[in-house]
Amino acid sequence: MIDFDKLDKTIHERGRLSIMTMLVSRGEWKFQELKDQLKMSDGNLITHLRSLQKAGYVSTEKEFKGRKVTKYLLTRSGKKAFKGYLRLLEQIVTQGSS
Amino acid sequence: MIDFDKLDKTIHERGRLSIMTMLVSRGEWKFQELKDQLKMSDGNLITHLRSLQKAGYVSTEKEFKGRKVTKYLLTRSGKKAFKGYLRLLEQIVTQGSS
DNA sequence: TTTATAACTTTGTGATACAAAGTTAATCCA
DNA sequence: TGGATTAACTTTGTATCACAAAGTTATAAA
Repeated sequence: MIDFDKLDKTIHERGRLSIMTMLVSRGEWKFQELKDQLKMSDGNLITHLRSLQKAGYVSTEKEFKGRKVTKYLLTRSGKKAFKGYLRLLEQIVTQGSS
Repeated sequence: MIDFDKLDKTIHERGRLSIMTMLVSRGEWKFQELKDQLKMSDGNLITHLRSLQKAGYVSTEKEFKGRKVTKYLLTRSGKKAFKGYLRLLEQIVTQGSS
């Protein structure tokens, strides 16, 4: 039996799941890029990013070349947590396809 | 890019996801069996089951042999929706593992 | 006919997703 | 230099919803 208690709620929520999926597929994303791709309001996006930062999954790099730019990336712990989350998804897929 | 708008919120929530995963792995489950396995309060469990019924994903069969017993099972539409949901999970796993 | 149990319903609370509008600080340009 | 513009926020409000706990109903065993 799959242990659904282990499902990481911080990652599982749709908005944050889409962010994490983007961050794992490419090293860095600018705030504006995430916003464009995910079509979230900036208030909503930054709230989710804050949650992920608070969980220790995401960090930032700031630049001031021309415009102010903030880049977001996964921490080591974020990568690890996401890997664990994916393992649980795999279990669900496997069980659901058998 | 994965289309996260297509992620079925009715299925994605942890409690209902665990229910759907159980129902797809075996035809029928009694209310009590679900409750024991998932360790939910009966109020919470039945609310989730109601949501799934309301979405047309789950149906019931009632018996009155000895005790009153209600069995829950997936509808055709529920199976289809869950399959679609699993396809999206697969995309996430694939993208996250590449 | 009392007791126990299954399957609910009701009620209340706390969390949170999301939008919209406001804020701050930095650059660009007339 | 100062007004406009933009990025990246913060604040506020609302609506939804997960969940627990307690109450309800109907059936059946004792």
